[in-house]
Amino acid sequence: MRDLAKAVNLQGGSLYAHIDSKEELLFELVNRAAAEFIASAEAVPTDLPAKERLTRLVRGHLEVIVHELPNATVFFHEWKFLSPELQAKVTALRDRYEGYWRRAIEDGVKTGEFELEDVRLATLFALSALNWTYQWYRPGGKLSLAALSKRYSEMILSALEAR
Amino acid sequence: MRDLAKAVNLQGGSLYAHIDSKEELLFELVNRAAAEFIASAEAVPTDLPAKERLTRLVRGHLEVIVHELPNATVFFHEWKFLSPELQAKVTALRDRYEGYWRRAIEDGVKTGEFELEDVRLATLFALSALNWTYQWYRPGGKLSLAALSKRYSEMILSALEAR
DNA sequence: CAAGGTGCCAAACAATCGTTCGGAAGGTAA
DNA sequence: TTACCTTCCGAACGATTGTTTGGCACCTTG
Repeated sequence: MRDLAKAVNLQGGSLYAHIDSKEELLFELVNRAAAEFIASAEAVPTDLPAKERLTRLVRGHLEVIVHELPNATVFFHEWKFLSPELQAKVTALRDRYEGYWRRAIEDGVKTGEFELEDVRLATLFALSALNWTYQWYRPGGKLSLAALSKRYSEMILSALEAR
Repeated sequence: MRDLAKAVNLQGGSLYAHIDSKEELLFELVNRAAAEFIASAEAVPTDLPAKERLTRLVRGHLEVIVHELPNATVFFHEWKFLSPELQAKVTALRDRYEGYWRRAIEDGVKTGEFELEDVRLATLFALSALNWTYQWYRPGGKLSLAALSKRYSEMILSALEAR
Protein backbone atom coordinates (compact mmCIF):
# COMPACT_ATOMS: atom_id res chain seq x y z
CA MET A 1 0.00 0.00 0.00
CA ARG A 2 2.87 2.37 0.75
CA ASP A 3 4.31 1.63 -2.68
CA LEU A 4 0.99 2.37 -4.33
CA ALA A 5 0.71 5.58 -2.34
CA LYS A 6 4.19 6.63 -3.35
CA ALA A 7 3.27 6.09 -7.00
CA VAL A 8 0.66 8.84 -6.63
CA ASN A 9 2.81 11.01 -4.35
CA LEU A 10 0.96 10.25 -1.15
CA GLN A 11 1.71 8.86 2.26
CA GLY A 12 0.56 5.32 2.89
CA GLY A 13 -2.28 6.22 5.18
CA SER A 14 -3.63 8.92 2.89
CA LEU A 15 -5.01 6.33 0.52
CA TYR A 16 -7.65 5.55 3.09
CA ALA A 17 -9.36 8.85 2.45
CA HIS A 18 -10.32 7.31 -0.88
CA ILE A 19 -10.74 3.59 -0.31
CA ASP A 20 -11.84 1.35 2.52
CA SER A 21 -9.32 -1.46 2.15
CA LYS A 22 -6.62 -2.97 0.04
CA GLU A 23 -8.99 -5.69 -1.03
CA GLU A 24 -11.44 -3.15 -2.38
CA LEU A 25 -8.64 -1.83 -4.57
CA LEU A 26 -7.71 -5.29 -5.82
CA PHE A 27 -11.31 -6.06 -6.61
CA GLU A 28 -11.60 -2.83 -8.56
CA LEU A 29 -8.63 -3.82 -10.73
CA VAL A 30 -9.81 -7.35 -11.31
CA ASN A 31 -13.33 -6.20 -11.97
CA ARG A 32 -12.27 -3.65 -14.54
CA ALA A 33 -10.20 -6.19 -16.41
CA ALA A 34 -13.14 -8.59 -16.46
CA ALA A 35 -15.39 -5.82 -17.74
CA GLU A 36 -12.99 -5.12 -20.58
CA PHE A 37 -12.92 -8.73 -21.67
CA ILE A 38 -16.70 -8.82 -21.64
CA ALA A 39 -17.00 -5.56 -23.55
CA SER A 40 -14.64 -6.85 -26.23
CA ALA A 41 -16.71 -10.01 -26.62
CA GLU A 42 -19.97 -8.09 -26.78
CA ALA A 43 -18.62 -6.04 -29.65
CA VAL A 44 -18.65 -9.13 -31.86
CA PRO A 45 -21.94 -9.42 -33.83
CA THR A 46 -23.55 -12.80 -33.29
CA ASP A 47 -24.94 -12.99 -36.80
CA LEU A 48 -21.54 -13.49 -38.36
CA PRO A 49 -20.27 -16.95 -39.35
CA ALA A 50 -18.72 -18.76 -36.40
CA LYS A 51 -15.23 -18.67 -37.87
CA GLU A 52 -15.36 -14.94 -38.28
CA ARG A 53 -16.78 -14.49 -34.78
CA LEU A 54 -13.99 -16.56 -33.32
CA THR A 55 -11.35 -14.65 -35.22
CA ARG A 56 -12.71 -11.44 -33.76
CA LEU A 57 -12.95 -12.89 -30.27
CA VAL A 58 -9.29 -13.86 -30.50
CA ARG A 59 -8.31 -10.42 -31.65
CA GLY A 60 -10.33 -8.75 -28.91
CA HIS A 61 -8.98 -11.01 -26.22
CA LEU A 62 -5.39 -10.37 -27.21
CA GLU A 63 -6.01 -6.65 -27.48
CA VAL A 64 -7.27 -6.51 -23.91
CA ILE A 65 -4.31 -8.52 -22.63
CA VAL A 66 -1.75 -6.50 -24.52
CA HIS A 67 -3.16 -3.05 -23.92
CA GLU A 68 -3.66 -3.78 -20.27
CA LEU A 69 -0.65 -5.97 -19.53
CA PRO A 70 -0.07 -5.12 -15.87
CA ASN A 71 -3.77 -5.15 -15.13
CA ALA A 72 -4.20 -8.43 -16.98
CA THR A 73 -1.39 -9.95 -14.95
CA VAL A 74 -3.14 -8.96 -11.75
CA PHE A 75 -6.40 -10.25 -13.19
CA PHE A 76 -4.98 -13.69 -13.92
CA HIS A 77 -2.86 -14.02 -10.79
CA GLU A 78 -4.42 -12.29 -7.84
CA TRP A 79 -8.14 -12.88 -7.99
CA LYS A 80 -7.58 -15.94 -5.83
CA PHE A 81 -6.65 -13.74 -2.90
CA LEU A 82 -10.04 -12.03 -2.80
CA SER A 83 -12.59 -13.00 -0.18
CA PRO A 84 -14.95 -15.81 -1.20
CA GLU A 85 -17.77 -13.32 -1.84
CA LEU A 86 -15.71 -11.12 -4.15
CA GLN A 87 -14.21 -14.18 -5.78
CA ALA A 88 -17.71 -15.33 -6.61
CA LYS A 89 -18.42 -12.06 -8.39
CA VAL A 90 -15.28 -12.43 -10.46
CA THR A 91 -16.07 -16.02 -11.29
CA ALA A 92 -19.51 -14.97 -12.44
CA LEU A 93 -18.01 -12.45 -14.85
CA ARG A 94 -15.49 -14.99 -16.09
CA ASP A 95 -18.26 -17.51 -16.72
CA ARG A 96 -20.25 -14.91 -18.57
CA TYR A 97 -17.25 -14.15 -20.75
CA GLU A 98 -16.62 -17.82 -21.45
CA GLY A 99 -20.25 -18.04 -22.47
CA TYR A 100 -19.64 -15.80 -25.49
CA TRP A 101 -16.87 -18.10 -26.62
CA ARG A 102 -18.79 -21.27 -25.96
CA ARG A 103 -21.81 -20.09 -27.89
CA ALA A 104 -19.70 -19.03 -30.84
CA ILE A 105 -18.09 -22.45 -30.92
CA GLU A 106 -21.41 -24.23 -30.42
CA ASP A 107 -22.93 -22.31 -33.30
CA GLY A 108 -19.98 -23.31 -35.44
CA VAL A 109 -20.60 -26.95 -34.62
CA LYS A 110 -24.25 -26.57 -35.60
CA THR A 111 -23.45 -25.01 -38.95
CA GLY A 112 -20.80 -27.64 -39.60
CA GLU A 113 -17.92 -25.17 -39.59
CA PHE A 114 -16.45 -26.92 -36.57
CA GLU A 115 -16.35 -30.52 -35.51
CA LEU A 116 -15.74 -31.27 -31.85
CA GLU A 117 -16.37 -33.89 -29.23
CA ASP A 118 -16.34 -31.54 -26.28
CA VAL A 119 -17.28 -27.90 -26.82
CA ARG A 120 -16.44 -26.86 -23.29
CA LEU A 121 -12.98 -28.36 -23.53
CA ALA A 122 -12.41 -26.67 -26.86
CA THR A 123 -13.40 -23.33 -25.33
CA LEU A 124 -10.98 -23.89 -22.50
CA PHE A 125 -8.30 -24.89 -24.97
CA ALA A 126 -8.62 -21.73 -26.99
CA LEU A 127 -8.75 -19.42 -24.00
CA SER A 128 -5.82 -21.22 -22.40
CA ALA A 129 -3.60 -20.65 -25.39
CA LEU A 130 -4.53 -16.98 -25.39
CA ASN A 131 -4.30 -16.36 -21.68
CA TRP A 132 -0.73 -17.51 -21.42
CA THR A 133 0.40 -14.73 -23.74
CA TYR A 134 0.51 -12.31 -20.82
CA GLN A 135 3.47 -14.36 -19.60
CA TRP A 136 5.70 -13.73 -22.56
CA TYR A 137 4.29 -11.16 -24.97
CA ARG A 138 5.91 -7.74 -24.78
CA PRO A 139 4.45 -4.88 -26.78
CA GLY A 140 7.05 -3.14 -28.88
CA GLY A 141 8.83 -6.39 -29.67
CA LYS A 142 9.24 -8.00 -33.06
CA LEU A 143 5.82 -9.56 -33.06
CA SER A 144 2.98 -7.11 -33.66
CA LEU A 145 -0.37 -7.62 -32.07
CA ALA A 146 -1.88 -7.97 -35.52
CA ALA A 147 0.56 -10.73 -36.51
CA LEU A 148 0.14 -12.56 -33.23
CA SER A 149 -3.60 -12.33 -33.52
CA LYS A 150 -3.59 -13.58 -37.11
CA ARG A 151 -1.39 -16.62 -36.43
CA TYR A 152 -3.11 -17.56 -33.22
CA SER A 153 -6.58 -17.39 -34.70
CA GLU A 154 -5.40 -19.50 -37.64
CA MET A 155 -4.11 -22.16 -35.29
CA ILE A 156 -7.20 -22.05 -33.12
CA LEU A 157 -9.51 -22.31 -36.12
CA SER A 158 -7.48 -25.23 -37.47
CA ALA A 159 -7.83 -26.96 -34.15
CA LEU A 160 -11.61 -26.68 -34.23
CA GLU A 161 -12.46 -26.98 -37.90
CA ALA A 162 -14.18 -29.91 -39.54
CA ARG A 163 -11.84 -31.68 -41.93
CA MET B 1 7.78 -20.19 6.88
CA ARG B 2 5.89 -20.80 10.11
CA ASP B 3 3.12 -22.46 8.16
CA LEU B 4 5.59 -24.72 6.38
CA ALA B 5 7.21 -25.58 9.71
CA LYS B 6 3.85 -26.43 11.21
CA ALA B 7 3.17 -28.79 8.32
CA VAL B 8 6.17 -30.86 9.41
CA ASN B 9 5.53 -30.39 13.15
CA LEU B 10 8.31 -27.94 13.79
CA GLN B 11 8.69 -24.44 15.13
CA GLY B 12 9.32 -21.72 12.59
CA GLY B 13 12.95 -21.23 13.41
CA SER B 14 13.76 -24.93 13.41
CA LEU B 15 13.60 -25.04 9.65
CA TYR B 16 16.85 -23.13 9.58
CA ALA B 17 18.75 -26.16 10.83
CA HIS B 18 18.04 -27.63 7.39
CA ILE B 19 17.95 -24.73 4.97
CA ASP B 20 19.64 -21.38 4.64
CA SER B 21 16.76 -19.29 3.43
CA LYS B 22 13.23 -19.26 2.20
CA GLU B 23 14.47 -18.51 -1.27
CA GLU B 24 16.59 -21.66 -1.28
CA LEU B 25 13.43 -23.62 -0.54
CA LEU B 26 11.49 -21.94 -3.31
CA PHE B 27 14.26 -22.58 -5.76
CA GLU B 28 14.30 -26.24 -4.77
CA LEU B 29 10.61 -26.56 -5.57
CA VAL B 30 10.83 -24.73 -8.86
CA ASN B 31 13.94 -26.59 -9.86
CA ARG B 32 12.40 -29.98 -9.18
CA ALA B 33 9.35 -29.15 -11.23
CA ALA B 34 11.54 -28.04 -14.11
CA ALA B 35 13.54 -31.25 -13.83
CA GLU B 36 10.38 -33.31 -14.08
CA PHE B 37 9.25 -31.55 -17.22
CA ILE B 38 12.64 -32.13 -18.77
CA ALA B 39 12.71 -35.78 -17.76
CA SER B 40 9.30 -36.35 -19.30
CA ALA B 41 10.45 -34.78 -22.57
CA GLU B 42 13.66 -36.79 -22.63
CA ALA B 43 11.65 -39.99 -22.36
CA VAL B 44 10.26 -39.39 -25.85
CA PRO B 45 12.39 -41.13 -28.53
CA THR B 46 13.46 -38.71 -31.22
CA ASP B 47 13.27 -41.26 -34.00
CA LEU B 48 9.49 -41.41 -33.91
CA PRO B 49 7.36 -39.48 -36.41
CA ALA B 50 6.83 -35.89 -35.30
CA LYS B 51 3.12 -36.36 -34.73
CA GLU B 52 3.72 -39.26 -32.41
CA ARG B 53 6.46 -37.38 -30.58
CA LEU B 54 4.18 -34.43 -30.06
CA THR B 55 1.39 -36.64 -28.78
CA ARG B 56 3.76 -38.07 -26.22
CA LEU B 57 5.10 -34.68 -25.26
CA VAL B 58 1.56 -33.51 -24.61
CA ARG B 59 0.83 -36.56 -22.51
CA GLY B 60 4.01 -36.15 -20.52
CA HIS B 61 3.49 -32.47 -19.94
CA LEU B 62 -0.03 -32.97 -18.66
CA GLU B 63 1.08 -35.85 -16.47
CA VAL B 64 3.65 -33.67 -14.76
CA ILE B 65 1.15 -30.87 -14.21
CA VAL B 66 -1.55 -33.15 -12.90
CA HIS B 67 0.58 -35.38 -10.68
CA GLU B 68 2.33 -32.39 -9.23
CA LEU B 69 -0.46 -29.84 -9.13
CA PRO B 70 0.61 -27.77 -6.11
CA ASN B 71 4.23 -27.88 -7.18
CA ALA B 72 3.30 -26.97 -10.75
CA THR B 73 1.32 -24.01 -9.47
CA VAL B 74 4.34 -22.77 -7.58
CA PHE B 75 6.47 -23.44 -10.63
CA PHE B 76 4.32 -21.32 -12.91
CA HIS B 77 3.61 -18.53 -10.44
CA GLU B 78 6.47 -17.94 -8.09
CA TRP B 79 9.67 -18.28 -10.08
CA LYS B 80 9.47 -14.55 -10.71
CA PHE B 81 10.20 -13.88 -7.07
CA LEU B 82 13.58 -15.57 -7.16
CA SER B 83 16.76 -13.50 -7.30
CA PRO B 84 17.99 -12.68 -10.82
CA GLU B 85 20.72 -15.35 -10.59
CA LEU B 86 18.32 -18.12 -9.60
CA GLN B 87 15.79 -16.89 -12.10
CA ALA B 88 18.40 -17.28 -14.79
CA LYS B 89 18.90 -20.92 -13.85
CA VAL B 90 15.18 -21.56 -14.07
CA THR B 91 14.94 -19.78 -17.39
CA ALA B 92 17.77 -21.91 -18.73
CA LEU B 93 15.90 -25.09 -17.80
CA ARG B 94 12.71 -23.76 -19.29
CA ASP B 95 14.49 -22.92 -22.53
CA ARG B 96 16.00 -26.36 -22.62
CA TYR B 97 12.56 -27.91 -22.20
CA GLU B 98 11.07 -25.73 -24.91
CA GLY B 99 13.89 -26.93 -27.12
CA TYR B 100 12.52 -30.48 -27.12
CA TRP B 101 9.19 -29.18 -28.28
CA ARG B 102 10.61 -26.85 -30.87
CA ARG B 103 12.77 -29.56 -32.40
CA ALA B 104 9.88 -32.00 -32.58
CA ILE B 105 7.80 -29.39 -34.37
CA GLU B 106 10.68 -28.38 -36.64
CA ASP B 107 11.23 -31.98 -37.63
CA GLY B 108 7.55 -32.29 -38.41
CA VAL B 109 7.79 -29.29 -40.70
CA LYS B 110 10.77 -30.88 -42.48
CA THR B 111 8.95 -34.15 -43.07
CA GLY B 112 5.86 -32.32 -44.25
CA GLU B 113 3.71 -33.51 -41.37
CA PHE B 114 3.28 -29.95 -40.18
CA GLU B 115 2.98 -26.69 -42.06
CA LEU B 116 3.76 -23.51 -40.16
CA GLU B 117 4.91 -19.96 -40.66
CA ASP B 118 6.49 -19.53 -37.26
CA VAL B 119 7.77 -22.58 -35.40
CA ARG B 120 8.60 -20.71 -32.24
CA LEU B 121 5.12 -19.23 -32.05
CA ALA B 122 3.58 -22.64 -32.63
CA THR B 123 5.66 -24.06 -29.78
CA LEU B 124 4.51 -21.27 -27.53
CA PHE B 125 0.94 -21.82 -28.62
CA ALA B 126 0.98 -25.51 -27.74
CA LEU B 127 2.68 -25.03 -24.41
CA SER B 128 0.38 -22.15 -23.54
CA ALA B 129 -2.71 -24.24 -24.04
CA LEU B 130 -1.24 -26.96 -21.85
CA ASN B 131 0.16 -24.77 -19.11
CA TRP B 132 -3.14 -23.17 -18.33
CA THR B 133 -4.64 -26.51 -17.32
CA TYR B 134 -3.14 -26.15 -13.86
CA GLN B 135 -5.68 -23.36 -13.38
CA TRP B 136 -8.76 -25.46 -13.81
CA TYR B 137 -8.00 -29.18 -14.01
CA ARG B 138 -8.79 -31.14 -10.87
CA PRO B 139 -7.77 -34.80 -10.64
CA GLY B 140 -10.64 -37.02 -9.64
CA GLY B 141 -13.14 -34.99 -11.66
CA LYS B 142 -15.14 -36.15 -14.66
CA LEU B 143 -12.32 -35.67 -17.09
CA SER B 144 -9.59 -38.28 -16.88
CA LEU B 145 -6.01 -37.41 -17.62
CA ALA B 146 -6.09 -39.85 -20.54
CA ALA B 147 -9.16 -38.20 -22.06
CA LEU B 148 -7.80 -34.70 -21.55
CA SER B 149 -4.51 -35.72 -23.07
CA LYS B 150 -6.17 -37.34 -26.07
CA ARG B 151 -8.41 -34.39 -26.89
CA TYR B 152 -5.74 -31.79 -26.33
CA SER B 153 -3.20 -33.53 -28.49
CA GLU B 154 -5.79 -33.92 -31.23
CA MET B 155 -6.48 -30.20 -31.17
CA ILE B 156 -2.81 -29.30 -31.05
CA LEU B 157 -1.98 -31.61 -33.94
CA SER B 158 -4.86 -30.18 -35.96
CA ALA B 159 -3.53 -26.71 -35.32
CA LEU B 160 -0.11 -27.64 -36.71
CA GLU B 161 -0.85 -30.14 -39.45
CA ALA B 162 -0.48 -29.53 -43.13
CA ARG B 163 -3.85 -29.53 -44.89
C1' DC C 1 -19.09 34.78 8.02
C1' DA C 2 -19.55 30.09 10.09
C1' DA C 3 -19.91 24.95 9.56
C1' DG C 4 -18.76 20.94 7.73
C1' DG C 5 -16.60 18.03 4.62
C1' DT C 6 -12.38 16.49 2.01
C1' DG C 7 -7.50 15.46 1.34
C1' DC C 8 -3.43 14.96 3.32
C1' DC C 9 0.60 14.22 6.79
C1' DA C 10 3.16 12.33 10.53
C1' DA C 11 2.95 9.07 13.74
C1' DA C 12 1.53 5.23 15.71
C1' DC C 13 -1.01 0.66 16.08
C1' DA C 14 -0.92 -4.49 16.28
C1' DA C 15 0.14 -8.31 13.49
C1' DT C 16 3.13 -10.81 10.78
C1' DC C 17 7.35 -11.52 8.20
C1' DG C 18 12.07 -14.05 7.58
C1' DT C 19 15.58 -15.00 10.46
C1' DT C 20 18.83 -15.36 14.63
C1' DC C 21 20.15 -16.83 19.17
C1' DG C 22 21.04 -19.45 23.47
C1' DG C 23 20.33 -23.47 25.28
C1' DA C 24 18.83 -28.31 25.86
C1' DA C 25 18.62 -33.08 24.28
C1' DG C 26 20.32 -36.80 21.75
C1' DG C 27 23.51 -39.28 18.59
C1' DT C 28 28.12 -40.27 16.83
C1' DA C 29 33.16 -40.59 16.85
C1' DA C 30 37.48 -40.28 19.28
C1' DT D 1 34.52 -40.83 28.91
C1' DT D 2 34.96 -36.51 26.29
C1' DA D 3 33.97 -33.83 22.44
C1' DC D 4 31.42 -32.49 18.80
C1' DC D 5 27.50 -32.25 15.66
C1' DT D 6 22.71 -32.24 14.58
C1' DT D 7 18.05 -31.19 15.67
C1' DC D 8 14.87 -28.79 17.96
C1' DC D 9 12.43 -25.25 21.15
C1' DG D 10 11.18 -20.86 22.92
C1' DA D 11 12.05 -16.38 22.64
C1' DA D 12 13.43 -12.62 20.55
C1' DC D 13 15.28 -9.42 16.56
C1' DG D 14 14.19 -5.75 13.23
C1' DA D 15 11.64 -4.86 9.25
C1' DT D 16 7.37 -4.56 7.00
C1' DT D 17 2.41 -5.18 6.70
C1' DG D 18 -2.55 -3.02 6.42
C1' DT D 19 -4.83 0.28 8.86
C1' DT D 20 -6.19 4.01 12.41
C1' DT D 21 -5.66 8.32 14.65
C1' DG D 22 -5.35 13.39 15.55
C1' DG D 23 -4.58 17.37 13.62
C1' DC D 24 -3.93 20.84 9.99
C1' DA D 25 -5.11 23.18 5.59
C1' DC D 26 -8.29 23.81 2.19
C1' DC D 27 -12.75 24.00 -0.20
C1' DT D 28 -17.67 24.21 -0.53
C1' DT D 29 -22.30 25.29 1.12
C1' DG D 30 -25.36 27.63 4.19
